[in-house]
Amino acid sequence: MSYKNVTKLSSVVSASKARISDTDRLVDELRRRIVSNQMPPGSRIRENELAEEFDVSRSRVRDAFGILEERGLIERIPNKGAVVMRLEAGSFLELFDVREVLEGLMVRLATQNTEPEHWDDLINLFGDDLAKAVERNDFNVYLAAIAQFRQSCINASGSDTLRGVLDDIYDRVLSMTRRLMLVPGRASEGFRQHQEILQAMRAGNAVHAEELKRANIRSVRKWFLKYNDFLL
Amino acid sequence: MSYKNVTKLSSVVSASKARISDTDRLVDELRRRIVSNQMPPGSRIRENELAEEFDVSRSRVRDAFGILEERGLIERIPNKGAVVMRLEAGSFLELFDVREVLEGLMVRLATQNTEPEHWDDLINLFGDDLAKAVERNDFNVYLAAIAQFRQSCINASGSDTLRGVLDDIYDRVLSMTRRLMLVPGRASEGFRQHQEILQAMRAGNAVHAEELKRANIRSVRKWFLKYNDFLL
DNA sequence: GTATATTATATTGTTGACAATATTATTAGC
DNA sequence: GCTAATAATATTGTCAACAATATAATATAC
Repeated sequence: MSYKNVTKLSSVVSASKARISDTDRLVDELRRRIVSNQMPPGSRIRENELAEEFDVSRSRVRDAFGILEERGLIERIPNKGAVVMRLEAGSFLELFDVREVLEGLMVRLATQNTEPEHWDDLINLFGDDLAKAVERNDFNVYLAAIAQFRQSCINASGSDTLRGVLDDIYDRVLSMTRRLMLVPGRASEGFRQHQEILQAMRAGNAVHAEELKRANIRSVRKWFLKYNDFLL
Repeated sequence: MSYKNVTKLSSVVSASKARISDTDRLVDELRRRIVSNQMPPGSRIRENELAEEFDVSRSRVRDAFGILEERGLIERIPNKGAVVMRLEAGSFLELFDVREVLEGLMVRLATQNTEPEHWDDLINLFGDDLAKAVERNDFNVYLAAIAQFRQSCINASGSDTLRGVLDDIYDRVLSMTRRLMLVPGRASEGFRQHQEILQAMRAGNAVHAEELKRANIRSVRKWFLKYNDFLL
């Protein structure tokens, strides 16, 4: 659970001192390697190697492992070691159900808690330039835009509790999103859906925006089911 | 995130050896003290004291603290120490929104994935005896029944992902439930609502059961708003 | 040559000692 | 007596050595 982030932020603000610990650095970097598939599922990760690479003591690595385990990114088997968590089709499908209700809620709260004009920036971001980027399969640009959308919505929702549970599943969602991006036609459909959602948010129609976001997740789920042989 | 539980379980099963580590014992006991208000929010908790009390090294206590921090039960301020996380009215309200969609999903999936007869035991549990217990304010019995309901639903949903996010917020939900139990009239209303939900589940009407469960949470929210001066 | 037992190596688990930091108590100055 | 500086104590943070366990390599029996 990532209340830690919130906590950290507030304590940093109050102390006016952005000290990042070795453990946090490790967690971030390992997280990055895992979700980018640089460390694919099942990879064995050794404490000593990482301690040497990052020039920290093994204790720091173990602390980082504890956090990654709690977040479900790695699996630790006592006295044997740590491996990157394996994701099966089943857990992907489960994830869609949870995402559907949570991201729907996110969009609804975000719409309710802001003035319509608040979304003009995002509507602009999801404009012609991004459409062209999607056309030429520039996935990184599109991924960044989606991340922006998500971040803005969570912030606007004003719910740290929701942020916490969404952060919890974020890494798994990201790895799935990256894969699905490759499926022909999925990216452009997702782009259009986000445009529609933003229109509903701009119109202040929270309930409709929620339903569109839920439909969006259900649509991703359908694509996943169709292509899961290639995706797993 | 409590995928750890799932992981532990499977590895235990495969190894046929239920070895509980010192760290796990510590986490469970501290969790219990926190949710039972034996360690109220804001309490300072010292590593040395606990290490001595449980006769373990300070490292084990620190590991436990790391897990509790990740779960949002305690807050650690660098070089200062750990305190039990404070809950304000705002975060309680946020929790209701998240609970509404997640527990609704839980009930829907549980209904979809089981035969109607599966719920006969629970319907029986939520019968006249429990009604009388609620009448005479026997809260522990009612709490146990609710926990049973929750557990059965999560199991029936078949989603470890859902289990994970629900476990994540469980401790905070429990502390709220315990407090609301004291509000006159709330317990008996909650009891009736659970009966209705179970009827819908018995009838195999997943969508209706979901809506009833969501209405149930909204109802709890209303009671909380009315009495929050006494509850916080 | 294969399978089993034994040894050697590598890896994780745990601890106590020490360092860094914060909190409390004491003193000095006015 | 009150405040500020200093010392003493308590608490958390970090590390490196050691123990326990698992894996790999070697030797032995048949």
